[in-house]
Amino acid sequence: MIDLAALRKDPATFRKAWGDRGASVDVDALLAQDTQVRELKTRTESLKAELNAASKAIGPLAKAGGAALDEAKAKARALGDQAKALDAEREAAEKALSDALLYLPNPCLAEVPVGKDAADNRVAAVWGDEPQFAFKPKAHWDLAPALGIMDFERGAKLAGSGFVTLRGAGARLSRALVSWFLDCHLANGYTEWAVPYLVTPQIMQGTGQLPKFGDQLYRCKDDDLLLVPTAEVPVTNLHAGEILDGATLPLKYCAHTPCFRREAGAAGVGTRGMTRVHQFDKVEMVWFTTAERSRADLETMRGHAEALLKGLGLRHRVLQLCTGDTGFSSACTFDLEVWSPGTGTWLEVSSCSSFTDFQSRRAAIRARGADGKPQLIHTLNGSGLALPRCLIAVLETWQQADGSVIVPPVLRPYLGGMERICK
RNA sequence: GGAAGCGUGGCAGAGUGGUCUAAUGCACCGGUUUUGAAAACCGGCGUGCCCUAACGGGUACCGUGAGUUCGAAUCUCACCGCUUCCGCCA
Repeated sequence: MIDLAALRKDPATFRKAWGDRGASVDVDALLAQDTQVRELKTRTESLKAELNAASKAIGPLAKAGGAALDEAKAKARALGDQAKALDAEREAAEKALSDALLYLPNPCLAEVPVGKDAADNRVAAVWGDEPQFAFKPKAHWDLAPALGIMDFERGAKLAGSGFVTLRGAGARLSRALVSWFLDCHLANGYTEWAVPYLVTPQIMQGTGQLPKFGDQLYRCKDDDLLLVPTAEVPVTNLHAGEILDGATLPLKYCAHTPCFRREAGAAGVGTRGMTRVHQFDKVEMVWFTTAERSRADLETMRGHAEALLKGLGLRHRVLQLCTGDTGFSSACTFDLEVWSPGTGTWLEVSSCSSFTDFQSRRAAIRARGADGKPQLIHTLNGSGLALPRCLIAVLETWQQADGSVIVPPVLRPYLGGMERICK
């Protein structure tokens, strides 16, 4: 959520920022709504002040009774009715305004390149040369089933298309990646959390998934709970409604969770094999930091994600997303894309973003600074990393002519020393 | 799933219809005293929003929501959470 007071003060900046994002926002209507709400608030509150004074005056009269008491009560009742009516009006206006605010995206940082869509994203860095093979490298959807470590048909049998099963060394390799990722984060000072995979609608609103993107979420209707699309949701909301001790910032958390996404409308686009599925595992990094250091912290966090790809020996690149491609809640995003030799494409395995105070305002996450006053903090998060596409890249990059796959050295301790996955 | 009890400020804990902007204690901050510290004493000490150039004023919040009343932490109802017991169960 944006800062309404800031919008009031400098509407031009917001107008431009939303325009750059391709969002059409009627700023004048918002400002008019805001003025109306504040006016109603002032009137309602002064009426309530009158009512409170009138009620207070009844106390001493109550014992005596008589006409004076009845008269005072009647007067207070009339005031009360008036206040109630006005308050209802105020509440409706306030709700309309706050509902509108929930649909407005976070303005991007000034440094974010202006652009329309993914085609305008800027390649910030490329790591590693394109791996060379003495044979034609296979795509994972051929390679992995042949090794008996991935089974698409059985996944579809259980839950429909978009669900995959891993078998034997495939399942174990996936678990190894998760463990190694988490251990790397712990070494970097992160605190690991295990969190619920189902959350309430209010929690989804805190990080920005609701109300606008509900069609992408799986919902348990009987219980009014939703399956998390990313650990960002439960982990960021761990501190919802809290006032943290500023001296403890930045807090660096990580968590491994499955992620559930309906991918409504994405059918057919890059969905072959395991590249886009409804359920996948991911390790997520989440930071709670200050406005002063959030931008620098984003670099640090992105470095942590990149180090994982380097450790696995996977060619990858870093994209700075343009305004038009930056996610709703984010002010600045870097995507990490890993090279898939089997398909000759880049696959997104991480998205590292600064949400500035957009999420903390929605979720009411504050910290007490040196001056003792509570202030909204900044939240960051980044994948570190998403499993399926890492698995794809590992298999395709480390595949051998005979169809076997060399296990990257860093993962071997997690696989009982296994050096090669064979049929 | 059933029953009972309980949800008050950072913590502990009073308050059961009117001066509650919530007693008291602890913690915390400032000051006095002290060579320094402790102790003692004095003062301060929640959050959001609205009005104001500012000083300041107002309003809301005692798990959440609704209700009764001129007036609710206090009464009523629903919901949520915690604790204990029972049932079921990885």
